[in-house]
Amino acid sequence: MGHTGPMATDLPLLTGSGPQDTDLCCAPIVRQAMSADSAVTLAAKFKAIGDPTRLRLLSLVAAHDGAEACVCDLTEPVALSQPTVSHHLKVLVDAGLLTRSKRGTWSFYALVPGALDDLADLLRTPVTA
Amino acid sequence: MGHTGPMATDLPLLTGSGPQDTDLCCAPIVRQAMSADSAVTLAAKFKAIGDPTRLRLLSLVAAHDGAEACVCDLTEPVALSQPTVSHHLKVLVDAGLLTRSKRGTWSFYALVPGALDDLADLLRTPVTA
DNA sequence: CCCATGCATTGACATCCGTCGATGAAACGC
DNA sequence: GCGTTTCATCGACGGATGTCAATGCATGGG
Repeated sequence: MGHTGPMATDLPLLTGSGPQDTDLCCAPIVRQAMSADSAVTLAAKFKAIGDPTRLRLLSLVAAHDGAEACVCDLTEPVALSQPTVSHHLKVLVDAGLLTRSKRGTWSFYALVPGALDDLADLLRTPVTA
Repeated sequence: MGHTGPMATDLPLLTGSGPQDTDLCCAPIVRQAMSADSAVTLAAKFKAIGDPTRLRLLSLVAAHDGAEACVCDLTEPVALSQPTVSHHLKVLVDAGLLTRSKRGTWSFYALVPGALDDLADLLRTPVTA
């Protein structure tokens, strides 16, 4: 390994795709180098909330009455067209952050319980670090 | 307000840019509808970690010896070119998640203390919700 | 029955983003 | 001084992304 770095530590850096069971429940990012697979999975969720509109939609849905809202309640606050809002909501649903329940003519979106908290746990630095 | 939605709740949804002091310290997303400004600021940080490579770099830096790493330590694990790694590291620095300290020929990157925890706090659902 | 409402989907377009090779600058060893 | 190493920056390219107007599909009311 022609690597003349300052400190050749030779840690097991998991460059490949190790079997490592890093699901979405208990693998703090800063604790150990994460595998490429779990990085893709996790990044997809962060990318979903990495857009101002989607972050706002998430907040609007959570703060709405009954912790749910239909598309018609959201287009005006974010000042975007209905197709655009529907698109963003679909991204959030696909990311596992929102649920969609159709009642009558309306589609109601609500937070997936614990989804954001799971992400928060992964970001948090372990106290023993 | 020609809005015949199912439940006209008329919450103060903050569509404009209210003065609201939603800094990066104490404003849970799901507690109250966030302003457009804070959404942009916050989304920028989440977008920074919304990429598999950057998420991995963050983890690699944190898990490295001394909680810091130079570019030469990171190119091999992520299997990307040096310019690409430098680019991603710059994005993370600009997002306020990494620090760069140049010592000799090497640039050492380290986690900004508490930066990830601050993001985690914003994602967490208040217990009283 | 027909029309109005709410919403998802499609297609299109401009922009952004991740990636690389090439280049240049700073620092170190000889 | 000169070559080597480390790294940032630049320019370019293909693919992804956010946005909209137009369309289609349900659902519900008259």
